[in-house]
Amino acid sequence: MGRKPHFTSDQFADAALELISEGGPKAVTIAAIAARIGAPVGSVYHRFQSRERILAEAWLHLAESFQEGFISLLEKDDAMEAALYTPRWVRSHPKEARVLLLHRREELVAGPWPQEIRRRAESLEKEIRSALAAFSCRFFGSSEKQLVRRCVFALIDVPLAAVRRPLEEGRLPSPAVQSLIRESCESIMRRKP
Amino acid sequence: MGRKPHFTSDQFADAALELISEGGPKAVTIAAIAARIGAPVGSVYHRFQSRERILAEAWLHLAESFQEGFISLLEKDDAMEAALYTPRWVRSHPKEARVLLLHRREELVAGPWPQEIRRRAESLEKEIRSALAAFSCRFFGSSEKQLVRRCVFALIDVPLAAVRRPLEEGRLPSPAVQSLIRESCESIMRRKP
DNA sequence: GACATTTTAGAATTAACATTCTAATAAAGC
DNA sequence: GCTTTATTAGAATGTTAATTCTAAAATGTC
Repeated sequence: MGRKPHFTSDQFADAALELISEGGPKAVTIAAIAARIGAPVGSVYHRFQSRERILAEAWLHLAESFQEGFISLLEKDDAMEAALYTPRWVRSHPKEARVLLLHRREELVAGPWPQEIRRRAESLEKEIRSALAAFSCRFFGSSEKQLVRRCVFALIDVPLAAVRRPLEEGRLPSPAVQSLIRESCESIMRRKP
Repeated sequence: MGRKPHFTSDQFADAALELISEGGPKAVTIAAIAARIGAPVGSVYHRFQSRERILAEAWLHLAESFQEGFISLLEKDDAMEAALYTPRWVRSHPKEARVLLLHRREELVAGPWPQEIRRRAESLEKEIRSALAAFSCRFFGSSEKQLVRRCVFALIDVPLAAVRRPLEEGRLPSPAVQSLIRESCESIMRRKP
């Protein structure tokens, strides 16, 4: 019952993703999203409550998918594999990587988050926190704050830093980048005080 | 000749800086700048050609001052001191650090840069590039691309990554952060292939 | 075929801001 | 005091983009 859809939610979401990836948050106007798939602006609002909502859902979707893979490596207790997850993910998801890793969450989703979105974001946050604490416990024998910080630095912050420059310049992280990550990770995770 | 100024360029520039630091680029509206020091919007335009211009000059000013210190350490041939420059600068310039290190240049200054600003930016770029090449030459005995990249990673990217998380959360980088930078730098710069 | 419902279409409305404009003020030189 | 000029003041204008609204089209049901 009802007219047959020409445009799906996913089409709009994908368009939004591409627009961010290509031109940053500023490029994501409702008109631009609609134009990209030849839809009228009204149809965007038929699928999404607001621009905020589109961006929030897009961001969350990416964050969830990125984090899932990372945590499953953490659970295998292989620090090096976890550290190398980021450059690999970037190589396999270049478009998505530019969205997730090149922009701060606040620039994408400014205002107060919609109820349900916030819930999912907090759950994500909790999940990564506990996964890291558990990893630290197994790896270092303790989940003391400083040790967890060390894990965050070696397995998340440094890989991110290594990958950011190529992403900015529209390139993919080279093998040399992986090697730098490897060396850093090794030295940072070696210390077991 | 002429009325005595109530508001100086610097006051507006400082106001803009604080607004970015506190609320990101979106918070920097002409009205907000004016309001912060109790000036009328007209006076902002009496001092600056445009919003772009204010932001571009603020950014450039910070970049120049940050880079100057960094390069002078590079010239002393002390890799470790250069790597530790970033957390120290952040501690001594917290407000400025949030502006310079937390936001991408493109988010602050979007459009085409004013002539003279672009010139200064390009000169900055050239300066850091050549300083790094020279350093690599002295340190590694070569300014081969891969080696310069290694310097950039150890002395810039990693320190930046280490400092970003505290900055995001409104804290200053702790001594623990410095220690992580030290360890990474040591291992990355050790290799002399 | 009339009806209810979903969806397309795109025009109209609104809000936030950058920018421009006009007028009023104050200081310095004559 | 008069003129010139820098500056303050803030109202008026214009633009961009989100959001809302109204109408039309298409599809399944009775």
